[in-house]
Amino acid sequence: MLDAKFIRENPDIVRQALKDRNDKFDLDAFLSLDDERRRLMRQVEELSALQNKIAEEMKIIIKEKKDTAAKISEGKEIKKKIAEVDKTYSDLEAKFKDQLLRIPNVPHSSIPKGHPSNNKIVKEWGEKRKFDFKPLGHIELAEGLDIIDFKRAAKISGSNFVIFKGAGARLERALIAFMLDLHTQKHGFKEIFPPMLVNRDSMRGTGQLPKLEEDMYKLKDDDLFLIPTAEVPVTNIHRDEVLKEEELPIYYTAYTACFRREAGSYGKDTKGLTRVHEFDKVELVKFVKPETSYDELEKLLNNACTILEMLNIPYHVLMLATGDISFAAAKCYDIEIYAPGIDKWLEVSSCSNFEDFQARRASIRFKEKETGKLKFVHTLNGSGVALARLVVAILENYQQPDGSLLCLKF
RNA sequence: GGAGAGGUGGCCGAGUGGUUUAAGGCGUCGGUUUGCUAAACCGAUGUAUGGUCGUAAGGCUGUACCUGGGGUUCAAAUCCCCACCUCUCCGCCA
Repeated sequence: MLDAKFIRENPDIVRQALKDRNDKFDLDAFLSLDDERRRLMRQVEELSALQNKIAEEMKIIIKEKKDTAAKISEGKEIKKKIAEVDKTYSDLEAKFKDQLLRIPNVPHSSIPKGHPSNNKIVKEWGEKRKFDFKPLGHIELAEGLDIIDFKRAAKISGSNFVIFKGAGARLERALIAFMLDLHTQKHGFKEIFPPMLVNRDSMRGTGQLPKLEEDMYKLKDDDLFLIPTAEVPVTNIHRDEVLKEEELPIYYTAYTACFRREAGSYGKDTKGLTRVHEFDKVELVKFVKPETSYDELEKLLNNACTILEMLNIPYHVLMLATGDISFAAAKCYDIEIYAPGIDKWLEVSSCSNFEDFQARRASIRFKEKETGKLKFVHTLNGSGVALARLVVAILENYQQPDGSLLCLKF
C-alpha cells in the first residue's frame, strides 16, 4: 500500500497513477474520509487524555483518603463520551484502512503510459524455428507421445487440470530441478520450500487481498488460501520483521505448485496447457535496499532469461505499460516465449519491482546502520520460470516430423 | 481431537488492579580511562499514529501498543471471555 501521508500530501501524483492505470478508485472520497477520520481521532485522543488525567487524580485522592465519589462520576461521564465518539471513529478507521489497501502502486516514470497495446518490446532473443513440415500443437504432440492426459485430469479434478505421465512427468520434475539448481548455484539464491496454503494476513501482505479474493482458491472452514504463486509465502517469510542492513539483499528461490481459479477467463485459452488451474513454477524473490531495487530488477530479469537461453527457446521481453502492470507493481517486465505449433507468444515470467508497496503492507523493514532508522525494504519477484507454458514451448519447438521430440529419448 | 503450561521491548526475564515512568540483565550506540584491544565506570537506547513549530535535520506535545479481538473497572501487562500460536503429555495419522 501507499503511505497515507504520502497520498495526503501528493494527491495529484496518486490521481495521475490511478488514471494511467485506468483504475476507477475515487480518490476525493478517500481524501475526505481521511479528513473526517483524523478529526474524530483528535476528539477521541483529547477525551482519552482527559480520562488519563482523571485516573491520575484518582490515585492522589485515594492516597489522601478523601471522598472519591465525585471523581468516579466524572470518570464515568468521560467513559460514556469516549464510547460514543469512538464508535463512529472506529467504523471510519476500518473503512479507511480497507480503502487504503485498494489503492494501487504508483507506476515508475520509466514505463510507457496507458493501454496494454503500449507495452514495449525491450529485448528479443533467439529465432523462430523454421519447419519444413506443418508443426503440431502441444496437445496433439503430448497425446501422441502419451505424456500428458487432459481427459482423465478432467475426470478426476475438472476442466483445465492436467496429468503428466511417464516422460512428461519426468520432464516436469527435471525442469524444476534444473531451474532451482541454476538459481541456487549460479545466481546466488537460497532455496525455499514453503507452505502452499497461507492465511489471510499473508495474502494481504503481497496484495492479493482484499481486491482479488474471488480469483483465489479458498478453504472456507480454515480461512486459508491456496497460493497463486510462491511470491505469497516467500515474501511473507519476513512479514512483521526488522532485518539488519547487512543481511540485505536477500535472494530466495522456491518451487511450488500455483493455484488459480481463472474466474472470468472462461472461454479464453481453454484447451491444453496454456491456462490451467494448477501449474508448477519456480519463483525468484528478493528483499533489497531501496536504492538498489531497479538494478536488482534488471538482474532478476536476466536470471529468468538465462533459463530460456539455456533451453534455447526464443523469447522476447515486454516492458509493461501503466495500464497493464499488476496492482502492487511499480515496474514490470513480462517474458514471453514462442510456441510455433499454436503460433502464440506465451507469458512465462513476470518480473516486478514493488518498491516499498508490499513491504509497507507486510511491514518488512530494515535498520539502517548509519542512522539507526527503520526503513521499508524494496521487494521484487519474478518467475524463473512458469512450467506449464514452458512445456508447451519445449514440445512445439523441439518436435520432429514423426511427432517425436528432438530433446527427449523414449 | 483430549488434558495441562505458556506468549512481556532487538534478545533474556521480573511483574496478582493505581509509587511501574514495564524492574533487572544482555545487546547496541556515545563518553571517560587507555600505546592498541579488552575490562571497568558513566550516559543513552522501542514502534505506530495525530497535533504543532522548523526550509530541513529535528524539537515540543497528545494517543495507542505487554500475541490478537472483545468485556469488567473511575483506572488493566495484571481480572473475565473468545481466537491464534508455542511447549509437555495422551489419542489418531502419512
